[in-house]
Amino acid sequence: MARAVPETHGEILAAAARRFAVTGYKGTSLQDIARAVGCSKATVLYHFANKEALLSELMAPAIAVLEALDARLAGTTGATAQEIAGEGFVDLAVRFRRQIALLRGEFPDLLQQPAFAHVQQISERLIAAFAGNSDRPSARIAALVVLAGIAETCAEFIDIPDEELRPALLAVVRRALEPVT
Amino acid sequence: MARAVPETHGEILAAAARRFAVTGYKGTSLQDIARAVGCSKATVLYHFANKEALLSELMAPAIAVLEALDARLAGTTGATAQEIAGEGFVDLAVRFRRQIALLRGEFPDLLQQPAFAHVQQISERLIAAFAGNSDRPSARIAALVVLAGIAETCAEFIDIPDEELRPALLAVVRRALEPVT
DNA sequence: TCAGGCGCTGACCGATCGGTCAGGCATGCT
DNA sequence: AGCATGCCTGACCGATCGGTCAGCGCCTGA
Repeated sequence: MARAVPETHGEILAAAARRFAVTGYKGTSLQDIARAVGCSKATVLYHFANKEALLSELMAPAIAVLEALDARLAGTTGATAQEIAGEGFVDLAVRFRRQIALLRGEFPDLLQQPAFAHVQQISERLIAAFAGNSDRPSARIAALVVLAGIAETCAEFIDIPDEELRPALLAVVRRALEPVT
Repeated sequence: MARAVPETHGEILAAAARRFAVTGYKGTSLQDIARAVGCSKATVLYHFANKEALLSELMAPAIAVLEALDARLAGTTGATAQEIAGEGFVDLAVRFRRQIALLRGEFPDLLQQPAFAHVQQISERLIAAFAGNSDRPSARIAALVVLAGIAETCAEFIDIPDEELRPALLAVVRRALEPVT
């Protein structure tokens, strides 16, 4: 018989997700998380090697989906790339709102960590896709406005239902992006 | 004759602006700023009562312009409000790119500080204006995407010339906002 | 000439951070 | 019964944070 094992690991993960989404990664201490779970800080570090490992495990599913989107983007150009990137990213951002929220303002720093090794390049390819692979500065500017705007909006509207948020975001994307010439 | 006074105060302010824009407010220590200036941390605190005072003095001009925009917004509705908010905010964001950059991800926290007492309400009125004073969720979502997207984009493109950034942003705004019905 | 103040500094403070470690307690296997 | 192992903890560590303070050298007005 398996020992009636406590679910502390999962509880810590869940509490960390909630706290990170509100106060950010740097802004949340291991003490905060331990308090939310009702255990000691040492227990948190018993279940996770360090704070970074906690973050990695939390972000893994979102990053997997992001990589899948990147794969679907390969070889596309122009309006097709814009459409795939738009639908794909809106979908991802809505589904992983909490994970996006915890990145707020810490994106550049967190990209340095090994767990996010490829994310930097992927986000650059995403911007290029939003720009319809155009080199025009105005297209790239529009792409960044859309990308960053979606992310921030998803992090902000953390409680409204998916089926309300998603179509509204998609409508904005389709209006905002520069048409490919 | 006035004593040949050192310009340390201004140098600290300038260095702080540069450091804050790169590593954020919380992410920049007084030690960092002192090192950039070439003085001691105690000197920084001799010229400024505390870290918050440094931030306040840095943000004051931007907040003044924001308040002026808010005043111009009073009494406007629909497409007029959208146009004034769009032009006004793009202009502000481009001019005060460094100040916007230092707010990245710390906006909610920093709003608590006394120096930003009114900014919360002003930004809510700005969003309402971007939405053309419509209550429809999709209009408010589009408004937030535009507002946050502009801010983030300005913080990101810190080096390209104003005359390239401004028209591109204005074009995105005009495309992206939901037309008033 | 000299007292006073301005600009500045090193040393120090308490708090908090992420992380380590030896050990306690309960459980299951032999 | 006795040992081993898994889960958990309090105490502790060095680093860094924002901030304080006594005092130093130098310039200036009287």
